[in-house]
Amino acid sequence: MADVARLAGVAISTVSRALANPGRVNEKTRAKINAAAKQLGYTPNAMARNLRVGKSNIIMIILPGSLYYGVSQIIPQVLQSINKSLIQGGYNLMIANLDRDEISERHILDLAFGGSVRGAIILSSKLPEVDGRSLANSGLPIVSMLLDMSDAGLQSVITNDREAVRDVTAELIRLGHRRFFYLAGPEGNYHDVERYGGVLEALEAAGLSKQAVHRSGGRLDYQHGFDIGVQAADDFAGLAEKPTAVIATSDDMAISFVSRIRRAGLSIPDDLSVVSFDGSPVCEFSSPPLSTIEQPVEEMGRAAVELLLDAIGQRQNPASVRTVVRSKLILRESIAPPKT
Amino acid sequence: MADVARLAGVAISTVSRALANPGRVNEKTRAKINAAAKQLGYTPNAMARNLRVGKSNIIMIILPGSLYYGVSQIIPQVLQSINKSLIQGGYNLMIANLDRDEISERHILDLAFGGSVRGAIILSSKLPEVDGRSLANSGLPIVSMLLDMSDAGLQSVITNDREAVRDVTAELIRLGHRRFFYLAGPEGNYHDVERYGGVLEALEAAGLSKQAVHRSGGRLDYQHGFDIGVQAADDFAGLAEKPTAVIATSDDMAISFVSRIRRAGLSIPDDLSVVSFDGSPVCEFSSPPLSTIEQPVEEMGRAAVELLLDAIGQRQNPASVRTVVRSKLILRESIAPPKT
DNA sequence: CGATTTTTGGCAAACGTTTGCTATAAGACA
DNA sequence: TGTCTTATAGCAAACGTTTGCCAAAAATCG
Repeated sequence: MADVARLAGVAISTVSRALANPGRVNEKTRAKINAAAKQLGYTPNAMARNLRVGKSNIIMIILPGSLYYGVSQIIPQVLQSINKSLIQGGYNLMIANLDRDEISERHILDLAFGGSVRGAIILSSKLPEVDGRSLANSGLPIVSMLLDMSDAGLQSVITNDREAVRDVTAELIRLGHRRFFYLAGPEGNYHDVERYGGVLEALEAAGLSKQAVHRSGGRLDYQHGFDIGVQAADDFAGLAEKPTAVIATSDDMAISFVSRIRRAGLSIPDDLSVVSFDGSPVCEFSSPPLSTIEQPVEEMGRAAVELLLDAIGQRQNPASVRTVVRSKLILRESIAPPKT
Repeated sequence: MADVARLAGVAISTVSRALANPGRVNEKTRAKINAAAKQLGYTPNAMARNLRVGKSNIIMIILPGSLYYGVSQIIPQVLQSINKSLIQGGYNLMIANLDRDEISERHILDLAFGGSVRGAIILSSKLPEVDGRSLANSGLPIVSMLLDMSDAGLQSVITNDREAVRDVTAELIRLGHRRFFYLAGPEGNYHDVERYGGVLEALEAAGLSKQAVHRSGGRLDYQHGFDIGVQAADDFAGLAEKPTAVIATSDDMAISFVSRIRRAGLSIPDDLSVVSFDGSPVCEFSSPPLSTIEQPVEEMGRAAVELLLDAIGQRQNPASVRTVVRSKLILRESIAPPKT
């Protein structure tokens, strides 16, 4: 920086002000300084800067290991959307894995408490906590995405899972379906609770009993999405009274389920209607093309970043701590009225 | 840190040595210091540390925007594998997007030259370069993954694309196939060149003419994998002499191609054998289950990190600058001898 | 117990910025 | 020409560590 100052014939403090602050320096000298910097190939040292101003420009995204595969269809989109928004705001994106081990938790906490990051977007229901340090009281702005953690006081950007599933179930009922097969995610998982709840609400609204839905799966996490579908197909085969409609809680499990069911000789949608969740592009090319509830991932990513940057900017937005982005039902050939 | 020192009853320099260096301090006092740190909830400031020692502990991964979707099946695995290896080595992973605009290039260069990152793993054939600054001469250790950039002097971790495609083509020839349909990636793309080359080599080895393969696609990048398959299906429909075997260069395009082809009334593998590339799990559940060449993503990620850390550690490894990880052909029902 | 080795204390400089302060210089204006 | 405004210079402290140095203390050993 001193070299740049010398070359531009200005003081070092002026260089600093020219490069960092917007208004403090005359446009002409700023141009001179930029030219000198370019000529010398000078790039300000980000770490020194961050140290001095006491804040980092890195945002970390906390992904539970199990998310990688299970929702593998949407993770790349999430990352791309978030990163794009962040860069526009001058921030960088760091990846933090949250597995079930203490090491990864400690690692995340080190990042948070070590001043490395400025904020976090979390896609896990579990906040890292070990040795008395907890992400919750790290002082970092945090926003949760996909999962509703407003109970824990976190801003949350979510979809209307429950409502969407309720609506699609209602639609199936309208088509004449009376017996359902629900492909569950991990027991207790937020999404699973919401989605199953949506099914039950629709049943109740139609005056149907809870017995109308058979719940399958729930022993594996989303990481094993395909396995869930395979096991569920076995489960289905063993049922005396066959359901006529299937509600799956991820595309992965729907795809493997359908594959196995068709191999067993059943036809979709003639024998069985299927609707799934996530909206991955591959659904369009399944056979038959799968109806699915599309998660508006990009929009959620943008919203999450916006909330986070607001929180960082201290522009307190005491408004709703829960941002709901509407998901979108995509109807394809996998749904039809039941054979009578 | 001063507080910790006071509480532990030691000097501040001792605390520093205890927390950072491995051997320099007695095990007993180290324990005392750790206890004090925990009690106070103290975490060393990473930025100050990095500034002082003049090196960051952040590795950036450079993903071209187009990779996100096209190879969406494998990106999450790449990230997970790399991140896992990095964390074990005490490093963090930062995401850098490389799009076709100058902004993203500048951003990456700022990271590289601003001392923010310690090394880079790049999955793009294009090295960011603007205003005379180039990633190539940033002094950063870089390793390329998926793409062979050893010509540009970069360590490269790649698969044996060409060989794998050659082998599978030879297998198709052995089964009796004589006319092929090749689903291309972007024209000039490294992978496409390699894979197409593999096809041609196999043809030549069998004494077949280049005319035996019809090349389709190549106008879109991998980002539009599904679209490629759709267009190729139209292309296929217009052919007078139908090929009997299809070689696709990504799972996405294979899946959409198969979907459209079957809709047109053709049966796989009776009318048409199909083999694709990537090895995404969904292939097993396509109808019919797709043969595919599996990219050993995790292994490549590990290898890339290992090379990078070696380079950082200055342990010059002047050995082969190209690391080839063998891909794996997974045979499923989508392949059969042609109907005669 | 003396000699030797190991460990720690204390000090201070350094990493590359930002930023508040005062003082000076340069323009603008009347 | 004098006054007011704006822009810059120059200085120095600060951010929170690490690390080399030397001396002091403690532990180990014969």
